[in-house]
Amino acid sequence: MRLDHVFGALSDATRRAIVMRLCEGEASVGELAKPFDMALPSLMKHIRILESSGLVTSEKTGRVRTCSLQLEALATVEVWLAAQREIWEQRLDRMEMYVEKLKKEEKARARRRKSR
Amino acid sequence: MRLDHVFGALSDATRRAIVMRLCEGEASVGELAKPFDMALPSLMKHIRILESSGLVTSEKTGRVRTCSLQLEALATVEVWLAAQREIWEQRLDRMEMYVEKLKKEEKARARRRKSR
DNA sequence: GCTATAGTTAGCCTTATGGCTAACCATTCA
DNA sequence: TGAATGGTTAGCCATAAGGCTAACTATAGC
Repeated sequence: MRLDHVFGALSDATRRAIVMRLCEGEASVGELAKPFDMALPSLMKHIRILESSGLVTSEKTGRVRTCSLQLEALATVEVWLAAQREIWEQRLDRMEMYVEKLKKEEKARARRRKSR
Repeated sequence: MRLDHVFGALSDATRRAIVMRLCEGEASVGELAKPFDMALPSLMKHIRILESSGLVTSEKTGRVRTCSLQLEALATVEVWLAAQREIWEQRLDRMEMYVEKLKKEEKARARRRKSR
């Protein structure tokens, strides 16, 4: 389950809509296709992309293929994003500390100036 | 700042690496290019994609262009993902409640059977 | 067994993506 | 002012993405 594929899968509005639909519960290919003004084979491609990203799994029983969401893949992405934000926030903290240090030094200098 | 573009921007490993680098702080185009075995124009394309997604902004002073990360865009994605997860979890809750209901009904039926 | 239903495969088309080179600005700095 | 530095533009190429139609397979239901 590569980040490339998950992000890639989610970069298309049709596929995001499918994911959103599957959040509500399993669905057959036909059900998934209904809301879209799109030929079935086109939609199937999207489903396959979602599958190869790991976001969706499907199983065929009889002539119906039922798709369901794989929450772990969404979680992978969330984890990545959260990690980036954390790094960013740590950096902000460091910057803040640096600014505080500068302020203190400036105060010290001001005192020295006064007492001169 | 469209979800399409943000996800699309993050679907490429090079661009994710740039984002990760920028989490540590601002950087010039040249600095960003260093770690990659890639011609500058190719890297520039990535930077432009990141910019058009809203993930990165840049400003040119003199002959140096300095890039920095725009955390809000990352947040947009996190929000979307979190929203999906919430829907999913609500659904799980509903299912759990449904199962509980079934269990209770079954118990009630069992009692009735016994007392018959 | 025939017909309708649900997907699937194959193949085509257009546009976007990700890479390159070569040539071209535009600042710095000696 | 002339050379080095840092980006930028233009244009090429190969492959992938996203859509289509037409034809095909495999079950379900009458």
